[in-house]
Amino acid sequence: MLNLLELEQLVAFADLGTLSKASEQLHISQPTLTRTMKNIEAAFGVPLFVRGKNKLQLNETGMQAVAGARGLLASAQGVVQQVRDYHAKLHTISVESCAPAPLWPLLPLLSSRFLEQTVSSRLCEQDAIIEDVLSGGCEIGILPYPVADAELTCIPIIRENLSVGVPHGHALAGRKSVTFHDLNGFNCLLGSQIGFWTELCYQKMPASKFLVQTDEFALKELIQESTLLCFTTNLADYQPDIFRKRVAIPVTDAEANVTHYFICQKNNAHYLAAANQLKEKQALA
Amino acid sequence: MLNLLELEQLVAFADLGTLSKASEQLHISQPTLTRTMKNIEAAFGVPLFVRGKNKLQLNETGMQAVAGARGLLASAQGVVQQVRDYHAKLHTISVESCAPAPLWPLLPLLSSRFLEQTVSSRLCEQDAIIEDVLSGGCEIGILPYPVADAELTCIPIIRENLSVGVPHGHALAGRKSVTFHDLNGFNCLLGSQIGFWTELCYQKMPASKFLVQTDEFALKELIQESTLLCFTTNLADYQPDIFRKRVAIPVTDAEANVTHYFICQKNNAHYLAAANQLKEKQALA
DNA sequence: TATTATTACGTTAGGCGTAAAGATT
DNA sequence: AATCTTTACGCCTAACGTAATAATA
Repeated sequence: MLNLLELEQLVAFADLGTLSKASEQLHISQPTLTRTMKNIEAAFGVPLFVRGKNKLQLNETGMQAVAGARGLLASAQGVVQQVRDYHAKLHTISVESCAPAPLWPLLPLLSSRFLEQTVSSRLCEQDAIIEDVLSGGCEIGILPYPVADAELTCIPIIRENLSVGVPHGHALAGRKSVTFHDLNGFNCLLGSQIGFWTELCYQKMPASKFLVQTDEFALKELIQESTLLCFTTNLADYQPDIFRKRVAIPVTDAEANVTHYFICQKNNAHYLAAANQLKEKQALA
Repeated sequence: MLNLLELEQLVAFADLGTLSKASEQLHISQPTLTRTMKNIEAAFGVPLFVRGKNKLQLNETGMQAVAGARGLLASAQGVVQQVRDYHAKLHTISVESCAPAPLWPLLPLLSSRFLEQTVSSRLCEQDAIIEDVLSGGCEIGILPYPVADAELTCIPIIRENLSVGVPHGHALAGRKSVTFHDLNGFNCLLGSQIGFWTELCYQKMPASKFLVQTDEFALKELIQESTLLCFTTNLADYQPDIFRKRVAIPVTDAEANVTHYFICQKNNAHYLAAANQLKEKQALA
């Protein structure tokens, strides 16, 4: 019977041209390779080499065998990867969210409730989230609006209210509340990982420029050093160092005050416990 | 690394449900299987089983692994078969002929000229022959007419003249020659392996019935015992036992006297030597 | 002379089976 | 009691490397 380890040696020989080169690449002795090649020939049952006195070469059939061996080795590797991925998928709860804030309280709850599972999360477009939850691409989705679908369970879990961070000397600094209309035209700092808020800002403040900062540390620096507007939410931990020089003013537009909804497939209802726990803590109906 | 022999054991376990049943099917001991399963788990790097005290079961990941293993084993077998087929193809000269007679002198010539090759032959439809020679499905074709194709070499090799075998008492027994028109209406015996002659008979003698005999021995019996017409050609070895009670009368129609042509791909021209040898022996221009 | 494949040979690691233990039905 | 998995243990094969051979460029 064919042996993948031996086929690997055959491929190495085919790649390097001589047994000796293959032997040093594979860290085995030349006689071992001589034997292996005979074994492989025996396994295939047909001659694969033309043997000179001190030259070993693949014949035409041998090249076919090498091609087959390459495919087989690739398949084997693929199967291993596939099984590992399957195992990983079985043991991870994948969460896709429209925004980062709901994840902050949710992920710890999931981790503590499903100790044997790994929790992974990423930000996604809203349509993609629904699609992935339905297709099984992820287990849990977080959306800023409810979804009605026969396949899905959907419950509200948390409210998020947007505020704008205004430097003390700023024209808007004295306001008790603002609207996007008020903010439109002022330039803003944005984090790159803020989900659907990005698009909302571009939409609601078409006259503003946005400086999108990928690095979190650099963003904090800019917030402290610049006078550009920045945003925060009720769900963010209070950060005295950042807001020493700023005041947070609520944004009153409906779009800036959302209820996040938890969705999962109905047959994954066991995840709901964590969602309900969060919902009750937030006292949401 | 994965090991096909071990994977086979995994599949056997999956099929039979217990290690002990698998062990007796595979003619190995149970402890060996226990070890093998651990090896496989180690190779995949993820747990594949749920282990009860005296129960071993595949978990969900394990079933994936089994599916992968089945595929891999099938692929491996496929690769071996493919390589063997390739080797066989390299070492066989495949001849497709429109009729059996030209093969009788040709095949021995090919065999003696290409000692390391096996010669295989079969009867085919004329269109299929050209197609197969062009596509490489066979190396050599024999046709009752010449073919002009840029890819093909084509030379005449042998003439075949049809005669009809008539019982001595038969109405046609005294004739020096006959035409299909004369024969039409008389019922005939035919061998099943006579290539294009079959169709020609049906076409030229629409009023006749044909008794097609597969078994060669039975055909000879019928020729001796019945008074049905039968056919022979100049290329057949003289068979005194068969024609003791019959007389062979030439069929003069053009279609009954053909020149067979040898075709092969131009880059397979080495086969031509055998064809030329035959052609010269037959003194064909 | 340097490189390469192959053969011969001795050693050893590891693979297999037997036997036994532990557990379940 | 019968069946099954797992562990322990000892034998023995067969796989590997070293060394030697032969042949080539």
